[in-house]
Amino acid sequence: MARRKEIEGEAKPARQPVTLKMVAKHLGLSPATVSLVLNRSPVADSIPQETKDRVFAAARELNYRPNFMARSLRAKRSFTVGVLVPEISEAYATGVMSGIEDHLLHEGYFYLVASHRGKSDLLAEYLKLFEDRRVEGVILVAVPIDNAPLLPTVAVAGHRELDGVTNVIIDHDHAAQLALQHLVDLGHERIAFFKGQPSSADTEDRWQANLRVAEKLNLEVKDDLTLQLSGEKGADVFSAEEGYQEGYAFGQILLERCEDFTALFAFNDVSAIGAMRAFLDAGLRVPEDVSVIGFDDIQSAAFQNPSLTTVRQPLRKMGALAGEMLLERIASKEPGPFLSVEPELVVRDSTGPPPAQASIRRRQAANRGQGTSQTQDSETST
Amino acid sequence: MARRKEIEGEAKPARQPVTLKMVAKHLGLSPATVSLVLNRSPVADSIPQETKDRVFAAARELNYRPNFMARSLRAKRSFTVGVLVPEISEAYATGVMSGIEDHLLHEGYFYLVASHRGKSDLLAEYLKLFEDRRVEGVILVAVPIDNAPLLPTVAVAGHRELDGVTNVIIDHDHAAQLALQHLVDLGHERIAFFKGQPSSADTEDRWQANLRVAEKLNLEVKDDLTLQLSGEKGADVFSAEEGYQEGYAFGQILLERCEDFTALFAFNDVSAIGAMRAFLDAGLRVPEDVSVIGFDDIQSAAFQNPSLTTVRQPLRKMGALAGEMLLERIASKEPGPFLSVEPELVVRDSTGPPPAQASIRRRQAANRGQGTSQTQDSETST
DNA sequence: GTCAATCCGTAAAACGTTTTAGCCAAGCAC
DNA sequence: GTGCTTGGCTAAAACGTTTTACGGATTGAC
Repeated sequence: MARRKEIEGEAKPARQPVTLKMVAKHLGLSPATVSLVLNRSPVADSIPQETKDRVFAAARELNYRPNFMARSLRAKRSFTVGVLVPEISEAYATGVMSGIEDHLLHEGYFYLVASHRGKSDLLAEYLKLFEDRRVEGVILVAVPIDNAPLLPTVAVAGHRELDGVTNVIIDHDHAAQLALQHLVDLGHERIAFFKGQPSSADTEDRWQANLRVAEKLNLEVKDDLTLQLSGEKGADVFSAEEGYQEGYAFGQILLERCEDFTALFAFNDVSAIGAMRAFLDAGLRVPEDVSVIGFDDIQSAAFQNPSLTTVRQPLRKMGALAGEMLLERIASKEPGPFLSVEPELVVRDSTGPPPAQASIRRRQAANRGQGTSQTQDSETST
Repeated sequence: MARRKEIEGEAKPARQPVTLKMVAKHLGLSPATVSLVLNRSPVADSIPQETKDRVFAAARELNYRPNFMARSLRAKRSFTVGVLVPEISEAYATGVMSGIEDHLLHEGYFYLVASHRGKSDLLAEYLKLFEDRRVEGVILVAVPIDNAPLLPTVAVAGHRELDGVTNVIIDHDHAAQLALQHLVDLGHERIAFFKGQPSSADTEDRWQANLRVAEKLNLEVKDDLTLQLSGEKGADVFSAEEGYQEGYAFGQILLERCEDFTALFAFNDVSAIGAMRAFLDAGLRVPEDVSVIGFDDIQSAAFQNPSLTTVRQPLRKMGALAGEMLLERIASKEPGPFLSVEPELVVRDSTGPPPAQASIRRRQAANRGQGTSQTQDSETST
């Protein structure tokens, strides 16, 4: 029986991690010395190089790996941060996380993730759990929050200004400039807009930027050509499909209004794609009859036919920056309350010069091969 | 000066977490007792309810939260698992992670994530870092690995069978059955296939399943109608755009070969979308002239025109299952080496009955409005 | 009055580090 | 020979838990 047990005991490699104490005993030194040497503490300066070499050699030879928990307990550092997102399977969040990872892992940190899925009680609970786990800071990605947590915090696309939290945001003015200048350069003058959902963090900033830039470019922003996405059904749950549907519906509405716009600047790619489809279905050509420009550069933007011109958000860079700012905060250098990042215009096939003919109806009819001009142009200017 | 310092010291709320010892002192009890009561240890059975109540009350009142690191150190449990993925911004990985999160957080676990980005040295390093952090297990999502780690491991879409790792995979036979039966029900008989990249974990299994089911349904799988994706350029980096391009090119190749296939079953959605675009560009209608069916159900599948019929992988469920299996392994119940999960057919607008006319060329010509039939049908059976 | 059992707890070790304070020996000045 | 410095290291506390083994009252049996 005893023998059998021994054999079993030997069967498994007896995963017994080697501790600092074991290394010390093996060397005939004290744990203190080994620790000081291994950590390159200035206190170890007086220790002769030869001894140090022995320590390093032994550590390597025995494959010593410090116990993370013991170290954390003693040093009160977890080298861990918490990342809170609305839903981890959403592309926006993961694009940012990709950047967060870039910076943090490189600096010896790991991160915990949690998705609050739109429930504010979950949000609060996860923040508490993060604290319990002694994370050194948190990054909020598109998470609305009322008051800053006690921990060092960085928000990406957060909508409120909070004391002690750094916000990483996209340069909305630049984005608007890129998109509208592109359209103006092509010759467009009458441009329709989709404004974002009220629930979205970026909506208001981006819209104000659009207005500022439009004014600068002498573009008129007409109420009739401005539609605000609702995102009613999902409220907090980001449903791409829903955005697409609403874009489609809004595309149809724009056509019904009989305004002779020649381009659309949508709030995001999904609504742009939806609207583009509505235009195509209505017999218009993109970009010959109407140009469409989106925002975000989601993966499917490139798969569209025509492929979608859009303003790309450098999500990964935003994440990397968020990581960097958070580590600064943890080191208690206080970075500023804002940090903005530059968007990039991705010109594809959904934008082109405006059509020669003025009226949408006429273009539509022309493409149908029906010469019938309904001449309803009188309704245009409301 | 001293005064100023005091004031500053008081300015911050002096975040001093309350410890077990403090609770004990406050109660006039020993830390041991408090610990036993709070952890509902059977040893505390003999302690009168009244005392227990006092303990609970005090813990709540002082807002006692156990120090995670101390607890971990002592109990040698981290309640943390590691998740390794190729790239966190890829939809496949995050779909699965969403499910992992569902299960793990619910059980009091958190997870660390790392993306190896196709570098095998990073992969090995991250696994080591996970071990250093004392994760209790790891989940590999679409990560190729040669030999099982020492830790409890579950692989999602891993391609090798390894001792001691549970594999969560999709039921490829069922998937093939769903897709091919759908096409057969519609009346298709000549079906083209895209086979996956050699580097992909699922390629071989899925292909064998296709062959099995095709035979069962009396479908001929013709070499001329079978193309294998290469994914050459990116090798390990999953680039969706590249898959799309290759799908487009393969679509054109299929047309050039002059086989009169009536449907295409692609390996994944991106290649399906690319091929579909090639067909449309070549003057064919989808699904009237040729039906296309994808695999995965990526977000943009629904945004296509026509929207894409596809076999959906229940990524979230796969993740949840992986989490569940991992916890079982950690509790050293050994679950089986395989666990399969059912796919779902999502019928959209890219599939329909086959056309009456046999020849692709004829259909193409007909749609162009040119009656010219080139009659090159003689090359069909090779 | 003694012995055992029961009740209600506590002491103390242990987990594996890090770090402060200090010890001992050797060298040097005087 | 005394005192001071320096070099090379170590003892021990501390981090905040968990858990095993035990200890002092009280009770009951006899």
